[in-house]
Amino acid sequence: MRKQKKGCDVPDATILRLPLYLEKLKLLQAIGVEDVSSRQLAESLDIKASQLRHDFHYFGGFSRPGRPYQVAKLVPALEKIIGIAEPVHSIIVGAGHLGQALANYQNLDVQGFPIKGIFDVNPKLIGLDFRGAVVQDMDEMEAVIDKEAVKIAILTVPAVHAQAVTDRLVAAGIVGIFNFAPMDLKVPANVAVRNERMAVGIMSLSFKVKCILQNSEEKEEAEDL
Amino acid sequence: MRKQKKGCDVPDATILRLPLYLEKLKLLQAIGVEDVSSRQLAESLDIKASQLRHDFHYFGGFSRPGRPYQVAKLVPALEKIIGIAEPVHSIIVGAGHLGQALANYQNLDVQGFPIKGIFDVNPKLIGLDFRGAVVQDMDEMEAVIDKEAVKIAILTVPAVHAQAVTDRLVAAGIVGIFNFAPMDLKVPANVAVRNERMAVGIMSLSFKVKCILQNSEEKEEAEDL
DNA sequence: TCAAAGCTGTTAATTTTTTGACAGGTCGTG
DNA sequence: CACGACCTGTCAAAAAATTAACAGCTTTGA
Ligand SMILES: NC(=O)c1ccc[n+]([C@@H]2O[C@H](COP(=O)([O-])OP(=O)(O)OC[C@H]3O[C@@H](n4cnc5c(N)ncnc54)[C@H](O)[C@@H]3O)[C@@H](O)[C@H]2O)c1
Ligand SMILES: NC(=O)c1ccc[n+]([C@@H]2O[C@H](COP(=O)([O-])OP(=O)(O)OC[C@H]3O[C@@H](n4cnc5c(N)ncnc54)[C@H](O)[C@@H]3O)[C@@H](O)[C@H]2O)c1
Repeated sequence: MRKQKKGCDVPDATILRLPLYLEKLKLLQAIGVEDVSSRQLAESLDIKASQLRHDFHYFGGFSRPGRPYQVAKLVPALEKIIGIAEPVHSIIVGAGHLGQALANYQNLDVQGFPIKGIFDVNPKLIGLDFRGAVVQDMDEMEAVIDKEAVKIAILTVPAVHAQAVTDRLVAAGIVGIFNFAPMDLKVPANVAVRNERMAVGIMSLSFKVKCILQNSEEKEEAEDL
Repeated sequence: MRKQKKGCDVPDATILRLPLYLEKLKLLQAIGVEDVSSRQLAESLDIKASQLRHDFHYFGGFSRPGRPYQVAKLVPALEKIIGIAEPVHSIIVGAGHLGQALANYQNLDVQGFPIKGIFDVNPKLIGLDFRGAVVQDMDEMEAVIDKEAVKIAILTVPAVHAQAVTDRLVAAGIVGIFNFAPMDLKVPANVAVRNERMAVGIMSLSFKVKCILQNSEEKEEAEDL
């Protein structure tokens, strides 16, 4: 037996590019483009064509030899690879500011992650309706996960409660956690976690801003000579 | 003259780890820890100590020879490197669901990014107060950027308007854009952009979820023999 | 006072990722 | 039909990132 199922032993860097390919391809599809070459697609994403082909090479033949990719074939192929050929049932845990914003974000649905429930401990929030999904008490969570075969939980509770909620999610059979709380979650090996750390994003931006400002100061000094 | 100011020619991968180091160090500081070795710090972040030292090596001596790092020295050093030694004045453009969530997110302030203004075109939103910052009309934006020396804009407008708003921000002297709209912004070379793409995050999670599910199916089959 | 145990900064080795190169296939056109 | 312009899949080369190794310092305890 292989250690990893086919198509799962892929570098992270490649996995992070797949959604970008898919997004761009859907855009092309929407405006009626039928064929696209690796060079065209790569250039529109500001990467090298050889990298795109290399990425696709992990998953095998997308095109007839000598011919460009067919958008209509590539889109479902990528969706299958990413795991969104079928909708991936999801829930939001924590109906605070961020949880509500996400509940209103219809792109999640469109992109294959329908929200099957929103949960919170705050009684004042229970019953609120966000685009069809009603906030429910945490007591209902396990039942909904089970009944709706929920695979992914979007975690938007305060950091102090994140681990406790995670333990419940894992026990209930959740397979993936999209974690917005600024802390590391402990989970067993058969559960995937993706941390979305805003602090990392804005601080890496800040680093670049600092460098830009330093450089422009330097340039001004040079001009003052 | 050097092509890049000291401490700016650093790999992206390293830059993305700096905020994690800082966060962990602040935590240690809060509980009174004075010294920390590269191994302790690295292990708590699930990376190799040699990588941490290698990262720090881009910026030069943080410790007296033979002695562990001093938390009280390292925290301000990292803040300076990241560019948040002084507060980095910021604004939010787009006071919709996500913009409001961010306006309420006090961590931004705490971490060195005070919100000096929130802007929107929707008259119904103007005047709303979020933790002291009031939503203003877009007409006021340039004046506030100028008056408050705003460096970073957090962009939470619909994708179709993102480029137009960006052009205004750039013209007004913004140096960094934290972009939540799912599209690529065109900016001159002396403006930094950081895209926060939720789709990339949740889809890369989905990929891993798919692999976990496939593996567990496979295992079940093996057990059924 | 000396050895052992820790520690960092630095460089070298290793691994991973990106990029380049090209064999072979397709297509449209003259 | 032959040619040039494209195309992909594949593998090799180059570049970049991670990891290991170690010199040289500090402290502790016998
Ligand atoms: N607001 C943002 O823009 C933002 C951005 C990045 C990260 N975050 C992180 O996301 C999380 C939520 O942020 P927020 O601004 O929405 O906070 P919030 O306080 O507005 O919302 C948190 C919600 O979680 C609920 N909650 C608390 N304990 C719970 C539990 N045990 N089970 C279920 N629900 C529980 C609360 O009732 C509340 O409604 C925090 O960890 C925060 O650090 C927020
Ligand atoms: N809601 C989410 O959870 C979420 C998550 C990730 C990314 N995003 C992205 O963030 C952006 C905002 O999402 P949202 O859910 O807050 O949408 P929203 O519609 O709730 O808010 C958008 C706001 O932008 C304002 N606006 C429109 N045009 C403007 C302009 N030219 N100048 C200034 N303001 C303008 C609107 O009045 C509105 O208040 C979108 O691009 C969305 O794709 C949202």
